[in-house]
Amino acid sequence: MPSSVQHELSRYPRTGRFLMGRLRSALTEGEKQLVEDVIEGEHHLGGGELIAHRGAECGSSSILIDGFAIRVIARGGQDHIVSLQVPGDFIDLHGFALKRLDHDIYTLGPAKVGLVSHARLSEVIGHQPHLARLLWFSTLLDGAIHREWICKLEELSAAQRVAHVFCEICRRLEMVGIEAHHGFSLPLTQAQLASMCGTTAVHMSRALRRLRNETRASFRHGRLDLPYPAALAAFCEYDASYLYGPGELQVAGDYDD
Amino acid sequence: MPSSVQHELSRYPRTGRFLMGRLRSALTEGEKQLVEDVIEGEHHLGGGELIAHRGAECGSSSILIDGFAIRVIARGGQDHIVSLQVPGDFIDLHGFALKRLDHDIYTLGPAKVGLVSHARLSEVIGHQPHLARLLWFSTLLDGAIHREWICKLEELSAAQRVAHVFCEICRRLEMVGIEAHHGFSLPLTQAQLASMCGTTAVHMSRALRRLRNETRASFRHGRLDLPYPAALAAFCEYDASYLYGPGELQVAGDYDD
DNA sequence: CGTTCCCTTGAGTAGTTTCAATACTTGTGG
DNA sequence: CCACAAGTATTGAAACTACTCAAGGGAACG
Repeated sequence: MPSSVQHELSRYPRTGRFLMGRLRSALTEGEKQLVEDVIEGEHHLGGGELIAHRGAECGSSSILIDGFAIRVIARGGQDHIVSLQVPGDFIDLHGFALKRLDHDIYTLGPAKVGLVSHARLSEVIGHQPHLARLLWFSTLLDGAIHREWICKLEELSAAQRVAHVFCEICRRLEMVGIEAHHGFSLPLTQAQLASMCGTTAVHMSRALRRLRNETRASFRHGRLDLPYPAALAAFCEYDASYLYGPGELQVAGDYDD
Repeated sequence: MPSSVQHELSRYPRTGRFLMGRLRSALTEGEKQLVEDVIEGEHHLGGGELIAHRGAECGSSSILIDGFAIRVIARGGQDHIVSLQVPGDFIDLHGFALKRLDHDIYTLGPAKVGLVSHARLSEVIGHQPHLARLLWFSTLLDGAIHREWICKLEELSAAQRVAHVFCEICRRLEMVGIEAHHGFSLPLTQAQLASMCGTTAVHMSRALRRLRNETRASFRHGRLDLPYPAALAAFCEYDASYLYGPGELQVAGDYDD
């Protein structure tokens, strides 16, 4: 882990990864401290536990400190995974403006989350328009990722879709300072991967075999091995610009006021 | 058109439909006036004109006053439609927090848009936390719609997907006070519908035929006729709660402070 | 050591794509 | 007002991708 990441995490153990690799640099130390202090409690959760429930009125939001989470929409008896969150993500900040969520959120494997009450958040934001705008920004990131998923579902084959999922998670982990370039642990079943890719578990098994043969990427027992990340990216024509990382689409300058 | 809608539009000709059917009731008359006044100019556009361009630094956003718009992501030579906007939508308010867009936005048929500079918006929002939160809310609505589209692409057949698109547009039009219950004009080609549904133009033609046979919904020459809206909704098991209209998920009370 | 969940494989079927040919619509200019 | 061109929609047939059902193998947990 780079020392700059280590430094950030030791100073802000709960929120050090928030917006890391995105616009964290636009936050002042004071603002970072405010975000850190707004977290009221820390929860250690097991795998498959419910973090937020569709329809329930939510008075607080959670930030994912460690582990993964998924958003799930139940439709016609079946559960559909519509997105995945990585550490540093403010999982259900939506709830702050939406009041009720249109989906459920579950942990994926053991996870640590921090809690923020909306009352407290409201208070802080009222005096901090710059911070408010960055929180807003962070919720729009999810929208950008959703759009890419729509695109992916509209265009790619099943094998390319999983490849895309793997590329995205890899990139997002690296953005928040987690080494993932040549593989990482990902506590998902093939059935869940299938759900994310709009296909069946049986077909997912075949898609993964194809991926192993053609790109050497192998997903086994909740772990992805990625000896040739570039091959995987080429396989699904992955372009990460929608993640608003450093480069093309990001305009940090405008937030530095 | 109900007289309440007429009244709102005569008072706020450019922004009268903003959040209508959603949380417009949570806006005070003063806030509505602020929103109306923040619009600096009005543009009349033809069909297929570019409203906002991917990657360009945007200093202003647009609200759709009349007509339709689509969000398009170019990927691998092909254009993919990832969402559709109806009157009253603040089309690219995203740009305010994101600074650059990850997609292009085009008009669909003739449209009227209002322009807001970000500098002006920033100024107003700084003093209006309640209004800021409702603007934030309006951008999260797009996210909720994106999630439903992901779900739709993951689960439904081609015919059900178009049905879903039709149901959604119908519902959204009615929410903002446009009569659409038994049909409406929708200047789309079958190829564009196919792009929204992740299928081909040829297959879309067959899907539409099936829809005509099974639900009496007929889409011809840019117009949808809907003698039995309930049949269409049943066909794709449509549940509009993700639109955060009055009911289940909406909590207006919390914004009435 | 066995139950359970997860993954893999095969064979048949359904849904979707592709290619190619034909018609319908709309707009333009003669 | 008609002819023409361009774009749009429909149809058929063959190929392909993905789904379903069903059975067997493997890993993990008690």
